Parts: sequence; structure tokens; C-alpha cells
Amino acid sequence: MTSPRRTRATVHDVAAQAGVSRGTVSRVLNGAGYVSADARARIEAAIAEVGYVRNTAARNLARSKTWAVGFVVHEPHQLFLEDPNIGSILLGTNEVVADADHQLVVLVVDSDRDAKRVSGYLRGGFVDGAVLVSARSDDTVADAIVEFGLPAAFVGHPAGRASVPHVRIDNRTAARQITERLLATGRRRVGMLASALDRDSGADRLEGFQQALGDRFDPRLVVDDPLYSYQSGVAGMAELLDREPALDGVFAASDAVAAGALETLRARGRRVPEDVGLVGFDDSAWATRSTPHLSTVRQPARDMGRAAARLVLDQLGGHEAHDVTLPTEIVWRDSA
Amino acid sequence: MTSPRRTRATVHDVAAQAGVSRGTVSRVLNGAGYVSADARARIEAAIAEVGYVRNTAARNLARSKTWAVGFVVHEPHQLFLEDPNIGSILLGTNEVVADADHQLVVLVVDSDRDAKRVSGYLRGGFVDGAVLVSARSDDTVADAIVEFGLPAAFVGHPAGRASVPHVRIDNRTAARQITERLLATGRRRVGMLASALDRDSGADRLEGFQQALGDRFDPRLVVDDPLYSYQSGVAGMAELLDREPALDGVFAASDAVAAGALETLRARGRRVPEDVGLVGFDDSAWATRSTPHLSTVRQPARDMGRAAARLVLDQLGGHEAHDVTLPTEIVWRDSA
DNA sequence: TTGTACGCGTTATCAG
DNA sequence: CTGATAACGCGTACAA
Repeated sequence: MTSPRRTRATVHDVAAQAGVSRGTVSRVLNGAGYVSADARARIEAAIAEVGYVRNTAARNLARSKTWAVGFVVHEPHQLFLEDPNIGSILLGTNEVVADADHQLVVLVVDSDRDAKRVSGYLRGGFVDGAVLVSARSDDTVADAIVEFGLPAAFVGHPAGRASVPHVRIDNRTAARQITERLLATGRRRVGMLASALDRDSGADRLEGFQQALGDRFDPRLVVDDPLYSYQSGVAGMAELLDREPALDGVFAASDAVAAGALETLRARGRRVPEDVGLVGFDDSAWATRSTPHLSTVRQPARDMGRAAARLVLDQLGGHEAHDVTLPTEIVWRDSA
Repeated sequence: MTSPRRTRATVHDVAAQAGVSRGTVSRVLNGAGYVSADARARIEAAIAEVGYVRNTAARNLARSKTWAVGFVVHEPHQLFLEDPNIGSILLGTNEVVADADHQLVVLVVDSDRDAKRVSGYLRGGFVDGAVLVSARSDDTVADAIVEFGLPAAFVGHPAGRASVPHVRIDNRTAARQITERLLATGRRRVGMLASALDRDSGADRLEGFQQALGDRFDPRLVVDDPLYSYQSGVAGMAELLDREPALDGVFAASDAVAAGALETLRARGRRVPEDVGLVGFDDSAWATRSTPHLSTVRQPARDMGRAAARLVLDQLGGHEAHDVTLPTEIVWRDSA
């Protein structure tokens, strides 16, 4: 089963075999400079004979340029698998990185040890830059990137690291639009399950909600929680119903929160969407796993990936990189 | 936005700053050999002062060992995103690779160009070994791995490359078991939509099906197609119904095929599972995206990832690596 | 057109 | 205990 690799041939071996110097071999290898037809032929024969394949790692060291970009997925547990956005971001990033003839190397962080090792990898001279998705505020890999000064781009929630360009969405506009759409279904008493008001994303979504309601905005109908979690949806929804039994519409700050809200609504005997219209945010797996499927806001994941890649390549090219904000899209399903 | 990295400090700089030789610096860096307390202190101060961080790429070159393992995802289109198995395999592999203090670098292949670049990367001295998922028979990356003799392991359908150890499942037993379960629901005329009979996976599934039926096996009730595709399910199911209108049970060789079959059954007015019981294979996204959800066979993806990683590490440790076959599990849902 | 010498950043092997 | 010096495998001026 196992076929041990014979020790690999080097430029040195090729040169010896062809009876020329390493410099000449290097020239034909890189197609640069002049080399006689005779020498070239002998060298090419020698390459085939000794089975030479270039050691790119050594070449990179000599040229101090790796042509590789890291893609760090730093999601707790296996969110990596659950969140369809991440896969799309990955593909988008790979697309433009590959187009620039760079190699994308994906690094998944699933533990503190992983984080340490990946940080080391990023600083180890293996990549020219990096894209990091969904960094959280206490992300040590992000810290390492910033401290080392590696050209990078973050996608997702801003992580309070101003020195690194971000790719984000317009949370405010998206929240306003989906709320307006919800109102258009004829709902009269509409509340919001807000989350993470201490972060841009959370605060902006609340602001968009308020904009959509205008005069009809009632602060009593907003419940907030620090986390975008299922549990916060369960509890928040109960609180909201207690405050306003006649509630007939809800905007949850994320699909996970909406799924939690759904749970409470069902327990309280409220039908969705007949009695209460419910909308979420993210278009994550929660949206289609819930019954009914959630109407929600989809992020342009693939484009976000593309944009992040460009941000990194721009920096590698010596250009300045500026934050990018991308538009979102409303996905109307069955929950409202 | 952009913070250009100042040129990085080297061992040389540290040595100069501390007033010692590079050799001594290297010794404290690696904690090997004797070094005076005085020298160590001066060196540590120097390291902090010049902001030295080790260039692991250079170190690897000098030690000719990378402590990295490649994970190649070579799925056409974006199957990467659709197949829940791949993510689990990835996590399993990362788990044991990380445990062995190696870095897993994921390489996604989404085009011929990607394949070329990734092959080059794998041969370029960046990794000590590789895991490759779902190689197809014409997989150029797999060919490159074999030709180069890189220690590796393949997971998924065997790709006819005997020199590389595989991690597989027992397709025959799994097929037999789910067919038996289908029969237990009282079905009398059971057919099969077979696929890829030229590959082990396809042939074994048919064999398991036949075993389960025993004397009741009727070759007329087997339709086959070279591909595990939705389309083959659509066409095959029509063919099967034409041959035997009284059919009341079907085993499709994959969930995609089953989903296609579902389409035809619906078009022909057959209710599932009332009129016809249908089971698939893979437990892919098709299974839960279909209505009704498919009863199917789940592969122990995480374990497969773990096993593949061990296979690679074994080879790196100079041990022999043998093929691994893992058991499967039946997932009973609503389609039968 | 070709060979030489040096550099990329680090480690390893020696004397001393 | 420490400092030269030679690898690791390759690129690239520069001189010939």
C-alpha cells in the first residue's frame, strides 16, 4: 500500500546529469535569459531522467513571495458546516484569488490550540496575505494578523480592528426593507427582538427597524439581548408577548433568534404566519430548517468573498484598501 | 486602512543586536544545547526589541519537514457546499492531524486551473502528506499525488489507484440492510435504480440489494445508469414503472438518484410512501431537501476523516498503511 | 551564452 | 558554552 518517495531530485542533480551549471538549469526552468538550444535539450532530458520537480517552497524563500493567501474560518464548533454563507464566501474568495494565480489555503480553527497553530502558520512565511471570516471580538487569530501586520481583510461583523479593511453589508437598509415588507402584509402591532446592540450589526438593524416604522415605532415593543442566539429568541418572544398580547408582527435580529421565537409562539398557541408574521436575518440554515420556513435577509456571500479577496490582493499590489459595503436581498418564504 | 509591514527581522538581526552569533540565537530559539544565562537573557531581550518572529517556511526548508498535511476537496461545481459529509470529514481529519501537531491546509479544486495549481502545491514541498476526498477516476490531482509518491490517503469512492490507501464504507452490507428494512415495510415488488456499475461503490450496492432480495430478486427490476445523478433518477424511475406498474418499493443508489425518482413518481401520480416506498444512499442534502424526507444510509463521515488522517500520519511515521472499511448507519425518515 | 558567487532565513555540525 | 561554516533548494546579479 505504501510507496515511499525516493529522495527528491534537485536542480543540482539536473545540472550534474546535463553537464551544465545550476545557473543554466535555473534559466531554462524560468524561461528567462538566453540559453543555447543544445543546452536546453540536454537539460530537459536530464529533468525527465532524474524526475525533477521544482521545490516551490524553496523558490518562494529565495524570492520572498509565496503566491498563497490564507482563508481562516474561525467558527466555534461546527458552524462552519451549518452556515451556508461560509461556503459561498470561500468559493468567491477562491475564485478571485485563483484568478490572480495565487493559491488559497483554508485554515480551520476549531480550538484554542488550532488558533495558536494557525496564527503561527500565518506568521510563518507561508502566505502573503489572509482573509478571515466572522472574527469575533476576542479572536486571537485576528489579533495575530493585526500585530504581525499581515495584509488581510475581514468579512462579517466588524471586530473593532480599524487597521484591517472589512467587507460588510448594509444592516440598516436591509433591516428597514424587510420590516417594510412585513408591514406591507398588513401587520399593525410589530415588535423587534434585537440583539448585540453593542455591535454595529445589532445597532444598525434596530435603527433600520425604527426607520421603517417611523411614527408607529414603539420602544416598548423592542426587547434586546446581547446574543444572537436561539435562547434569546425563546425568552425575548415571551417577554414581547407579555408586553403586547395583540402583537401580530416580529422582526428578529437573526434567523437563530427567529427560530427561538417560533418555539415560543407555538407554545403560546400563536400560528405563524396567520396570527403573527415573523421575519429573520442571515438566511442561515435556521431559515429553511424551521417550520414554516423563514422570510429573511440574504447576504451576498459569494460577492463578499470576492470583495475580501480583492482587498487582500490590492494590498499585495501596494494599493490602499478601503472597506466595502455590499447590498442585501430579501428572501420571502412562509413565515410572514 | 492599510498598515504595510516593515521588513521582517531575522535571526541575523537578533544576533547582531545581542552581540552573539546566529548559532547561539538558534539554540535558544529551539531550546536545544547549552547556552549561558547571560547570553540567553541578552538574546531574549534582542528578540523582543527587534520584533523577531520565526520564519517557519525557512525552518522547514532547513529541516526538510513541514508539519503540514493537505486536504484536497475535489468536487465538481459546488458540491462542496451541498454535501454535508465533506464538512464532517474535514473536521475529523483536522481533529487527528491537529492532535499530531500538524497543520491541515485545505485546498479546494473548482476548475482545471485549480487542479493544476493544487497539484503543484502538493509537489512543491509545502506539505508532508495529503488527504483527498472523493477523487474520481479522471482526477488529475490524484494522479499527481501518486506519481510524485506523496504519502496520502483517499476517502470515498475508490479511484483505482492501488498504491494509495483508501478509507471506504461497506457498500454491500449497507445496501443489503436498507433494502431489508424496506422489505420489512411489506413491499412486494421492489426495484433498484443502480448507478456506476463500473465502480466498486455502484457494483457493491447492487450486490447488497440482490442479497437482500434472495430468491425474490428479479433482474428485470434493475435499471442502471453510469451516473449518480438526479437526471438518471428521473429517467430510470420512468423506465422502471413502465416495466412494472405494480412496483411498490425502490432502492436508489444515491440520494440524488432518489430525488429524481421522486419527481417521476409524483408526475405519475404515485404517492410516497403510501403507494411506493423509496430509499436512497448517502444522507446528502437531497435527503432532507426532498419531500418527503428520504430514508437513506448515513456514512460515518467524521470517522472517515479521522481514519484518513491516521493513514497519512502512519506513512509519515514510516509505518505501513492499510485500507480501512467503516460501518454505516441507516437513517429512517418518511419516504418508506 | 554560460558559470560563479552570493542571498533567502534557518538549522546542524563542527572545532575551539 | 560559543562561533564559524556548511547545508536546505533555489534565484539572480555579475563577470567571463
